[in-house]
Amino acid sequence: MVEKDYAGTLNLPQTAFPMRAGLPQREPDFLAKWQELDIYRKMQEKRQGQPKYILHDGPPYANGDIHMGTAMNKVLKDIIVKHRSMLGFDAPYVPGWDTHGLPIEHQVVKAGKIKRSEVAPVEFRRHCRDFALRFLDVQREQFKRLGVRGDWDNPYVTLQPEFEARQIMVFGEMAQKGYIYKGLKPVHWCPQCETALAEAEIEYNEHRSPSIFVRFPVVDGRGKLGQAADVYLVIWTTTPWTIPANLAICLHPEYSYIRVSTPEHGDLILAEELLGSVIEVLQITGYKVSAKFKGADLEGILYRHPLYERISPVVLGRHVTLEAGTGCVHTAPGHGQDDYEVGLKYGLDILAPLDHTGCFTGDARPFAGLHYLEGNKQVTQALKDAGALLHLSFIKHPYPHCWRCKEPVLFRATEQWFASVEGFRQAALAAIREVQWIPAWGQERINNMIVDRHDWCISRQRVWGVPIPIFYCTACNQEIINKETVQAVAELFGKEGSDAWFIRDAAEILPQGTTCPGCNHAEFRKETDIMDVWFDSGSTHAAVLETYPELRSPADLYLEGSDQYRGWFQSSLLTSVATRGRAPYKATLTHGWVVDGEGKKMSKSLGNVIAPEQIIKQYGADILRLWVSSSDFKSDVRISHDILKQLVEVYRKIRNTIRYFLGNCYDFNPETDKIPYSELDELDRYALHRLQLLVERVSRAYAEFDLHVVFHTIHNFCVLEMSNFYLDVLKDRLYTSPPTSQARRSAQTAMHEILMVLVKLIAPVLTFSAEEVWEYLPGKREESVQLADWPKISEEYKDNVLAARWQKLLEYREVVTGQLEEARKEKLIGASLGATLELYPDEAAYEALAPFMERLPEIFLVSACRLHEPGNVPGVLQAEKGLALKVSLASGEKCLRCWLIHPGVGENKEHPAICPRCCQVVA
RNA sequence: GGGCCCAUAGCUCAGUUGGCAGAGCACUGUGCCGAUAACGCAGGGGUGACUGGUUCGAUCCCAGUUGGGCCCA
Repeated sequence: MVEKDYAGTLNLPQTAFPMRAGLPQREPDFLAKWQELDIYRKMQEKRQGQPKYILHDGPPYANGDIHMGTAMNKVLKDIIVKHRSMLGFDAPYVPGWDTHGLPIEHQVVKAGKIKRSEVAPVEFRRHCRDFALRFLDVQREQFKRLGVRGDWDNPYVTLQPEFEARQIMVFGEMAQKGYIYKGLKPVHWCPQCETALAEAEIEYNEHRSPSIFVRFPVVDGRGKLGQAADVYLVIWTTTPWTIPANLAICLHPEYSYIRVSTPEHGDLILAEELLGSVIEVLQITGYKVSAKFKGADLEGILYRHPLYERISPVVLGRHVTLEAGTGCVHTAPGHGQDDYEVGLKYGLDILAPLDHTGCFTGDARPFAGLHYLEGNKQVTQALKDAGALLHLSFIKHPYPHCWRCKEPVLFRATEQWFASVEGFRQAALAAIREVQWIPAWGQERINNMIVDRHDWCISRQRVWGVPIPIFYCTACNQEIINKETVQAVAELFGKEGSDAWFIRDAAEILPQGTTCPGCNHAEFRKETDIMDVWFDSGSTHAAVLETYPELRSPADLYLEGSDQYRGWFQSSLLTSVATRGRAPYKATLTHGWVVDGEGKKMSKSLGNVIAPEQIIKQYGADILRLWVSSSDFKSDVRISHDILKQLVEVYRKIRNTIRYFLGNCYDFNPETDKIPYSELDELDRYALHRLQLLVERVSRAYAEFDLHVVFHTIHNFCVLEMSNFYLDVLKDRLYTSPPTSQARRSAQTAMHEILMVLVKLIAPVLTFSAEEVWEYLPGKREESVQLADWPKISEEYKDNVLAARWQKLLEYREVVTGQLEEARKEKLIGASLGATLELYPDEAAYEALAPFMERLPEIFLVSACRLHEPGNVPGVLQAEKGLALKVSLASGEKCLRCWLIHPGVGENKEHPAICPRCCQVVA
């Protein structure tokens, strides 16, 4: 007789859902689907009227392709927004871009053709604008490709007229409150080009400079020096022209200073460690160290300027080094960054007696009108004449030069606009305490920063940005900014954009009849500085959150990299506190930085850069998204090809688990075939119980932004609960039972439920794959998984008593699988179905196993199993966890249909190759 | 130099009134061949960065060192 092919009588899994994902090829199809569906708008409509959850997008800078950091940031936002919207929140996501600023100016210049000095500001700005908008488009496509859902057609852009208008109003409000003032601050200045230079516009080249040692006579030792006559502080500098601007001498508080008596120069004060080198340079022969001090002890001593009748103090600063010089640092707050900082601290004047061409002003009396390089010589000569010059030589050293004209630059204090952080520091600190900082240490970090930070210099001597909306009276030079002028500028920008500032005269901009409150004059000129770009992005809470009808301020969440404590978190906080009296966010969440497999930062020179595009092309965006969810992003996140390969494996496991569910639900219609919970097989009820625990844990993890917990929990569920146990045990029932039997329908009911839940739990992360699964599901459902509701925890499905029984059983299952493996090693059996078990339990094991007596073979995947009464362990057997067992070859023939070995195989004449159970099914 | 943070198996992570270190993946072995470029079972693998201190006892508390990250200087 011909052996029948019983495979055809089984209910084997069937599905068109591909095992291999082919993400790089398939993902674009889903992007097209979402586009077609207009998924963002659909979601907005669906959640209309629900409680809002506002995640406010921090604008990336539109000057290049996205990198892993921006990709991670956007994916995190997307995961959170998608989760919140599935949960039922109205969670709009309006992406934005930061489009002004120096880096774009630079790239426009570097790109060629345009020379800033040769084109009108408006034309240069047009190029900058085109450049920014071009990269905005590039980035928008890249973000979309990552699967990020948002209002891509209506993003906010800092160069939009409406945005600029709002920003002007924020600035105006701050000015109204008296927080905006004009001050002096040193900047790199090119006297040839007559312009300020940014750090990035400086090149360091070799330069020959004079090197002078100068002594400053102490006039008041404040009792700290003992006898103070004929005592001098010795400084060293390579810029003699800054000597007229000397307003202090700075010592390091911790260093040791000495008083050296010399025959030639009187008593000199300098750092102990530099004594040797100074003695050598000055060629001092006989000297004696007569006293020693700590730098901090000398604070407040007064000295006289050798060229002027000016008394100045000794101050302290930690920037003082012992690398060269004397340890006593000549300090001219108008001509150096450190000097400026120290000057602020001690309330020194910011003196910079040089005009924009590099010539001395009247403040430098005898040198007025001299170019500063000529000044070098004259000042040195004057010092010599005054007996203050101890030594002159020349050195070659790196010195900043202008990138354009290649000439040396100088550091010069110029007038700039500042926001007085001091004016609202306490309010800012109070606002910080009202915000939830995640992780919690963020609060301390930003708090420290705000405590320490000095006033915010808002001026930039640039053109690509929002102009500072201030006018000056051409007669008396008084600055004009008030409600009316701000209103006028804002309205103008709202209509024409900030280009109008560069096109129109002050008279055209100002309201008719504006006169100077100081002198009644009616002609004005415009401020030429623009605002720091941080003011742009710092204004989004006003320009975006408060203007888009679907948004509101404060936002629920700002989510950015940890560099933004200094950046956007802070600039937003400052403008918001200054104008609204509170933070613009209820919570901030920070992520760390993307580093390589060794924890090193990515850099071109190290060659360890991985680009998002590369990952998408090779693995797909879902793998990148899975990577984002896999590690704890609150500290730095590593990425490498090995890590990606590992994630591909995890992805496969999840995908295949789901595929198995799909394959076994091919003939299941949830509307008609579902079995009521009370009639479900208890194994299926146990699975549903475990599913509830999964939903609980995963939901909590999403809510608390612990995405790596989501990742591990779902993965473990797929591996441990499903693949290793539930699905393995279920196979027999699914395959061999009659297709519509209660037993099989029960399993399918549970599987379908698990499938539905699982696809939703992964949807925020594996946004493409979840959508793909969604299309293969049986039964009615929303058009997109994104429009589905988040799984609810079903109390009905939770059965702790039942679960406890099964859990106990599972402990003994481990003992059994262990012994089966032993038997396999001894070549006694191959597949576990080839085995039969004799179980010898102790009391506890018996109690655990007995309730499952009938179905132990099913649970252990063996052909037969006999549970003996407790306490009868044959001597040769060893118990583990109170369970001893004997594995032997099952007796009987293997049923060709269900593959169990059964003594009854052969009894049926019509079906001699299958077991009685299968006979019944086939009959 | 300062502020903040990180350091548990090759990888990603668990592990709180401090009490003999866990999971998954990867790896190795093996079974199956009706989830099949899948699935099961088993095994090896950690001086918990390092050095001290507190404690009867520390991965967990304290100090320092080293390496790494962000932001300042």
